[in-house]
Amino acid sequence: MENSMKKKTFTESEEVELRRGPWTLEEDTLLTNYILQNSEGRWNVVAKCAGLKRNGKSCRLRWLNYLKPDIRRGNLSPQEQLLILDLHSKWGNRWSKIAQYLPGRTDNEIKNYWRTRVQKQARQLNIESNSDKFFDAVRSFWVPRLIEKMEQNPSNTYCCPQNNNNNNNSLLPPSQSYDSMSKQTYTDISGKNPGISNTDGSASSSTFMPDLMTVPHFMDHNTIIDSSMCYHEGNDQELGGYIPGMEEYYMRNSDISTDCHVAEAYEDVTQDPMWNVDDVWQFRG
DNA sequence: AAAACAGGCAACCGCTGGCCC
DNA sequence: TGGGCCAGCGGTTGCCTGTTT
Repeated sequence: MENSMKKKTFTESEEVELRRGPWTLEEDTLLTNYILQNSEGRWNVVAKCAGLKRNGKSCRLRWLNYLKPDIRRGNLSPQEQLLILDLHSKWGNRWSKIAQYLPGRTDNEIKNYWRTRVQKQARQLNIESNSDKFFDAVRSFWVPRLIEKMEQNPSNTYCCPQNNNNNNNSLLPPSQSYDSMSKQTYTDISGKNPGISNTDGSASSSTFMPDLMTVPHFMDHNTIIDSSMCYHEGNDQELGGYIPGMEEYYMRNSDISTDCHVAEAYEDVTQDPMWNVDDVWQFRG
C-alpha cells in the first residue's frame, strides 16, 4: 500500500495534498472531535472542516470501521460466528446487510472474517466456500461446535434477525431456527430493521439470548452428532481457526445429503487403523 | 538470529444507485 | 430527463505482525 502523499485535484481552483494510507493518532482525534461536535454530515465537508487532508470517502471509512464509539473490537463470539454463517447462507456476500444484525461489527470486519476464516476452511476441503457441499459441512460440523461453545459460555449475547423460513438455505433447521426457539426475543440495535420482533409480533428491546435448553435441537436432525463428539480436548482455539475433525468429517461424508451416520464414522478417525489415506483423498473436491 | 512465509486486517478502488438541480 | 455529486457497497490490495524454517 502506498503511504506517500498523492496529489489530487480537489476543486477547480484548489489543489490539496491528500493523504493516503494508515491514519495517524492526530488524524483520528481531529475526525472524532469534529464528528462528536458537528455530527457526520457530508463526508467531503467533514474532511475539509475537520482540517484533514483526506478525502471524504477515507474519512467515512475510518469513522465507520474504526472510530465510531459503538464499534466492538476483538474476536467474534461463537454466537456472532453462527449468525454470520447462517445469514451468509441466506444472503451471500451482502456484508452490510449481515452487519446490521451484529451490532458493533462492521461489514468490513465480517467480510474479513469470511475471507480469512471461513474461506480458509473451504480451501482446506478443496471445495467452493459458496457450494452446497461446504454449507452441508458447515451445518453438520461447524454449527454444532459453535453451539457447544455457546453452551460453555452462555454469557455472550447477540442479536438475531427475523428468520425467513421460506428460505431453505438456512444453516439452521427450519423447525429450530431463530424464530421458532422458545423464550426468544429479538432486538434491532441498528434500529433500521422493522422486520425484527418477538415471536408474538411485538417489538422487543431485550437482547436475544438462546435458551440453552433448546440448543441441542439447533442441530440438523439428519446428522447424528452430539456435542461431546465435537469436543476436542486441549483445543481451545478460536473457532475462527481450523476446526479439528471437520476435514476428516467432510471427507468421510462427501455425500452429506444422504444418510449420515457420523456418530459411527467420526470416532477419532485420525487414530482409526482402518483409515486409508488413499481412500480419503478420493473424497476431496 | 535472521530470513521467509502466511495470516489478519485496515484501507483503497471501482461500481452502483439515489438524490438534486 | 439527464448529468453531476455523493454515500454506500463489495472486491481487492498491501502492510504489519506472528510463526516457521
